[in-house]
Amino acid sequence: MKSVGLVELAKIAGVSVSTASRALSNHPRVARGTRERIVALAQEHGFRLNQTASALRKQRTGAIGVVVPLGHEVDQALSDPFFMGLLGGLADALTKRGYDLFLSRVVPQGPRWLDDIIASGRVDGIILIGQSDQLEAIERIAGSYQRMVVWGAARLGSDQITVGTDNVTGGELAARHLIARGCKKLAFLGNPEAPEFSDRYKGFHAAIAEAEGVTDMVVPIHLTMEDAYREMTAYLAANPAPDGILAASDVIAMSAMRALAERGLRVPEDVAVIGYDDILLAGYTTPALTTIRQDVVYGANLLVELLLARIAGQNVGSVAMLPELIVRDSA
Amino acid sequence: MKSVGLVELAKIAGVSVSTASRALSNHPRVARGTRERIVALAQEHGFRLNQTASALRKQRTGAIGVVVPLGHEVDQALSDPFFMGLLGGLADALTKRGYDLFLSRVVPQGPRWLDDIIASGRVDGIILIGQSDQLEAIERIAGSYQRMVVWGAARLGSDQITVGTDNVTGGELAARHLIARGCKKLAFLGNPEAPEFSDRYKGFHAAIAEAEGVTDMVVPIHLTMEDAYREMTAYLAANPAPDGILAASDVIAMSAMRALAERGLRVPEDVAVIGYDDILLAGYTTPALTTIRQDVVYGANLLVELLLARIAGQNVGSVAMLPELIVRDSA
DNA sequence: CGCGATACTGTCAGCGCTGACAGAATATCA
DNA sequence: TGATATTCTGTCAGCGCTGACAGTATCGCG
Repeated sequence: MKSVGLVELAKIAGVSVSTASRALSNHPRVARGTRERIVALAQEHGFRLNQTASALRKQRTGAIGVVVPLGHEVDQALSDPFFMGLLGGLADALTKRGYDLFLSRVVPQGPRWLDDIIASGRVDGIILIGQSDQLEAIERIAGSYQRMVVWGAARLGSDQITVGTDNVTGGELAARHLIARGCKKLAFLGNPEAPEFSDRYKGFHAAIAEAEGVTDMVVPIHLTMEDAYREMTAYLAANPAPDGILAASDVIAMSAMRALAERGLRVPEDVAVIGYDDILLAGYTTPALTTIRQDVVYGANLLVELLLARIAGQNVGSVAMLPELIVRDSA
Repeated sequence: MKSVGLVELAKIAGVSVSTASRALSNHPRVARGTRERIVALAQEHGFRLNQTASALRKQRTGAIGVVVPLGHEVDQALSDPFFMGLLGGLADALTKRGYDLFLSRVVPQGPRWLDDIIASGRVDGIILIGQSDQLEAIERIAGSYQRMVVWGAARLGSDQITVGTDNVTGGELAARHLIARGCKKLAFLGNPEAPEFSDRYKGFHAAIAEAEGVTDMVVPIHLTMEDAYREMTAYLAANPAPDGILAASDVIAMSAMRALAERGLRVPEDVAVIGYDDILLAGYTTPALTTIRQDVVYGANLLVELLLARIAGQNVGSVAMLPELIVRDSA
């Protein structure tokens, strides 16, 4: 596996190292015949450029860091299907544009966790997935570091460039749908301290406030399957059940449906349930989950596009995609 | 964000660059006072080592490549919950040991896709997730490249170091359980060309062959939710339904259950269904999925441990973990 | 006081590659 | 034919860091 280096390749071809380098990087000032000969030799001898050396020299690594901060949901991590969908999209979008993907899950400790990643010189830019509880830390960096984009909630006056859905509208959509079904006693399941969830609840609550005789409440619930199931079960044991639910994520919705079923409550007859995300599995639950869709593939492409634009020095703005209500059987 | 370099740090501290370097890497031959002073200054000025330069010099990158070859299941990709679980475990295990994670999904084109990753000099070692249809390509590399481990099926006489469950036993477990329930007409859902699936079917079939009056067949089905659902629906429309199913993955099992439900077949009364993997969602389907468990977290740790041992030059062997039948409601 | 041992610190080459610059070879034209 | 433009190729410095080696200061001890 001793791969042939540029020096040896040049020696084989009988040219100087830099001619070889130029030939391989399609520099225009190299004779066509020479280039073709060198490229052929490179192929033949299994030559491969040492990316590390190239990166050092060019001050450009060709890799993008995808960073997942795990603030209040340490366990949620990568197992969350929504993250996974996004990650898959990012992997594709980056590969398509010739970038490598550096994956980092970080439990933020101290205020400098982001600086560390940036200054390591390993990546040309950063895509943050989710803001977790690190809004200020992120904001501080965003002020001075251009090469970063964030999936999450947009904030007025923020320096962060974010891509995400319009969470307020998403919450509204869900509320209107539940109200239209005749639900009177609604609940929002999720931790409203996370920026995105807080927006979802805001829209949810606002729409409900306008309706007659409809009440709503918040049940703080964690994001993992197990936690959500346990917490929902406990909640149902101690409180009367609502008749309509917006869960902050599809995973929560699925766990809630299980807890409801075990308590003998029928979905959607007794309790209508709406999820959020439209993960792949959403259509495969029983009953199939009605949910607010976020287009992760499109979002991933957008994140990459905006990041590369920023790296190229262009000015770009945040994007809020429109969420869409996908009506299935659960509400 | 102009991070302080080693040169400037040394200047600030009034020492030579290499003393600074030594101080920061805990080299023993540096006076304690000096070290502490330099470390404090580094902290204060937000110094961060340039990993690229360090990697070039040390010929060691501190990064491990996690490579997902997408041979016959181009779309399966990262959205598959099983992969995701494994990836999460790998991210944790690598981080814990101070390595970064380089994620690569590759559609193998030509025989050299693996060489490219290795020779780029970007990673110190490779963890391959799944063998896809690339057994020979992998084997060719494995012969000469030590720093690689593979999640997948073990093969006798192979140079690959693999971690995986004993798929033959897994298939057997499922078959015995279905036979014990009284199923007579069994089906294996999945593409038996993938090495792991082929082993699962082998065990499944072997156990059935020993039983009286029980038949089995293979229904080739793809790995994604949508494909599996579509193919299963088509199959049921054209053929009589089996009364017991082993799906090659939980995702296939879930899609199959949906297809069965839509045809009016009850699970497990009419058709007993067993999945494979025990993904997080398996307990949350309706009915809850009976499945063969693979412990991905343990597997991820094992992969990392073996890889690091190989990098350190030790000789290690492949590991087959014992699968476990998790009985829930679907069979 | 002188000598070697001990304990640090500095000097220097170079990891493999790139690109500005200069130099060589060839073509173009009066 | 010589002068100039054009096209290609080589030379060289250096990206930021590390570690072998050499050098200096301090100490112990006869």
